[in-house]
Amino acid sequence: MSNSRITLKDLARELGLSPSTISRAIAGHPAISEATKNKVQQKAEELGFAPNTIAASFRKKRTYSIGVIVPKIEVHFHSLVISGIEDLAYSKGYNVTIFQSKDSIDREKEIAKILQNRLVEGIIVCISNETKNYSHFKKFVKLGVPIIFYDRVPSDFKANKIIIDDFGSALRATEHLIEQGCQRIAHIAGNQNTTIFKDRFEGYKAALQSHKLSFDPNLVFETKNLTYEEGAEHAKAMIELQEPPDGLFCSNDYTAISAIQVFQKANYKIPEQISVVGFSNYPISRVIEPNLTTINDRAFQMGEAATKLLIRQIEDEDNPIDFETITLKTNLIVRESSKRR
Amino acid sequence: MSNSRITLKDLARELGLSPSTISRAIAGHPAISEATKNKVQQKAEELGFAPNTIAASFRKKRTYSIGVIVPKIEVHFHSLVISGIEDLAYSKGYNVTIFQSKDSIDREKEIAKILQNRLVEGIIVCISNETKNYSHFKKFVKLGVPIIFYDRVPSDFKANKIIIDDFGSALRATEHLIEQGCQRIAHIAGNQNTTIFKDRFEGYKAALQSHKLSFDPNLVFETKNLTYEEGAEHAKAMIELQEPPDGLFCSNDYTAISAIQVFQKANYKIPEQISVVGFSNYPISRVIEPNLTTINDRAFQMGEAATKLLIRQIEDEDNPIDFETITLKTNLIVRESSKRR
DNA sequence: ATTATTTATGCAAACGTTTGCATAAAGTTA
DNA sequence: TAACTTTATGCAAACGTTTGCATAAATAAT
Repeated sequence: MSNSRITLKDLARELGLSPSTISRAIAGHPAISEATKNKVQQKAEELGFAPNTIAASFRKKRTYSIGVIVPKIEVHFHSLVISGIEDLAYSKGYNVTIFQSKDSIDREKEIAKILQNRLVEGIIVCISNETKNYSHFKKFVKLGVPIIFYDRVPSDFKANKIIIDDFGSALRATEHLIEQGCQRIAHIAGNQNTTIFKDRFEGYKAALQSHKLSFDPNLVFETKNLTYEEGAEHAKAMIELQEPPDGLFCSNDYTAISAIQVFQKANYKIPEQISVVGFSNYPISRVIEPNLTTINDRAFQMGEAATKLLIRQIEDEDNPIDFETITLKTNLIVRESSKRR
Repeated sequence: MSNSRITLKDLARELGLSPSTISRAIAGHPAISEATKNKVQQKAEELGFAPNTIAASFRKKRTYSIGVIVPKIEVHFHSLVISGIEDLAYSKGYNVTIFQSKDSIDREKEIAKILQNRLVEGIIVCISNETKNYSHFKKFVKLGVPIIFYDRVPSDFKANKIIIDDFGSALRATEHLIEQGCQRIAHIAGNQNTTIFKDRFEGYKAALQSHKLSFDPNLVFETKNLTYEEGAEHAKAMIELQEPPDGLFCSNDYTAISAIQVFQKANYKIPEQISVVGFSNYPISRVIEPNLTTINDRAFQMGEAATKLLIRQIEDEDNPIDFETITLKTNLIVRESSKRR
């Protein structure tokens, strides 16, 4: 690599001090005089000294590093979570390394391995769509590395978890459509192998049931990845039904937005003929016409809460006995896409 | 940290071999017998051995790690670049750590410091909006750490750079509008302190000039961050003009999309009354009605090209004498938002 | 001036893994 | 069987920084 990297020893030689004094001076240790500290600081800057964190981490057996694994960095929800994590972690002296699994368990396993070998002090994970088996995360437990799951969490894994109430949020969203007078409500669902999307489907069904609206399986459209394309495709199928729906609850904003485009192109009035509710409050939900009603799922706060818990776990050296699942409150943001009354 | 982490020495003790043999066996060294390799592999798995990459990196003075600094991970362009980087880097045995500056030079400096101290082997950077001074990157040069800039690149910094032809792309986009019969073309520009957005503005102007259309400063709207909100605000101002434009070229797809929403809400027909062209081919450009004409800026290929160059620089131990600036070709994707003829 | 206390620094070992060189053991050839 | 060659492993040192303990030097108290 570099033959010109300045070490503590170089500084020590230049100043006629020992490396241990240099180390303590740079760390601001009380046992070193202010005069020496200033002298060291100056020479360090003069020579362009960059401390070798690898060597220090090796000696201290600490990296002050948190690993974050998200399914896709591009998704607004996850990028907000990351922001929440970063802001709190940096303020507590930890740095954050971000990885994306791209919803592939193979990638997730690879990332887990990298993080284990790099001695991160804890990890925050939203598991991939494909993840059914958690042995790659169990290794962190074995190594004494704290792990926090958020959003998509494994049910049979003892760890702290931060979630939102997917069931209750979907219930609220669907009830809102019912309150607006919708009688035939369709649902664009996420992959039913993923718990959070299953819960949203259950909440949708529960709302229908509790308001004595009949459940019609022909009004439910499952997607693989909740993409724009899938939303458009299902919206087309919906309006071809003998009796099209007058309301639509979508498991994310992407599918809601593309459904709206399809409906409008087919000359359906939104919300007069079909009311639409999305999920996750993506920035674009405030832009498209009509502005989209959606569930605000508190991504930033989720990141903060996960980080707070993780840092507590890192600095509390005992193995935790109890784990908690924190459920954050969501709220429905009502905009024009669903407002009939 | 963990008192239960298995080391090479533990394996050595268990197998009655030396740590150096264990190390060589795990690394698949030819001097170690297959029998010994298998025995070591088995015991390593049995005991849940995770190698200490920190210790190895320290000894080897190599991290096999590439640092990536982007302005915002959420922006589709950058997340595509990251994908291009990740795919190639992983296949070459490097891992990638991602950081976002959030368009803050202070954050960027902090990240640079972290990366320097962590002995990354190279970095790929898209500089923040605020970056005018490059001393924090010059330190990488001094330390012999290769640096590649992409997209937003400093003009007075000797390094390899990967860019697109912003001028030529904007020229092409504006010409397309002219070919479609537009006579009064507006432009939503990015922050003019950022070279790429300045170049796009220049390309817009050059197209007008070469087709003998007069340049009207009232048809140019500068934004700070090219957000949806800014796009909407400027679109409103545009249609309040005494003589509204009949064409619009936007420096990104977000502002193009929000302008379209505003125009449609005000009952303007797209593209009949106002034709719109965006930039960057965000996924949503294929979704909104009408589908958006846009410049495809080859983000994934940009990531790949940067990584290829970087790895070459890392593995070629001589200090490079010549630097190149690679310019990737963009193409115009014509969709309904601009198609009059 | 002497003794006691405080301040400031240095020595040496540790951290887990890797690698050059040495050498013991095993296999092959004369 | 002896000599030569090849295979397989071990020893020891290195990597840059940190930290417990020791001690020299400076300062304060008697």
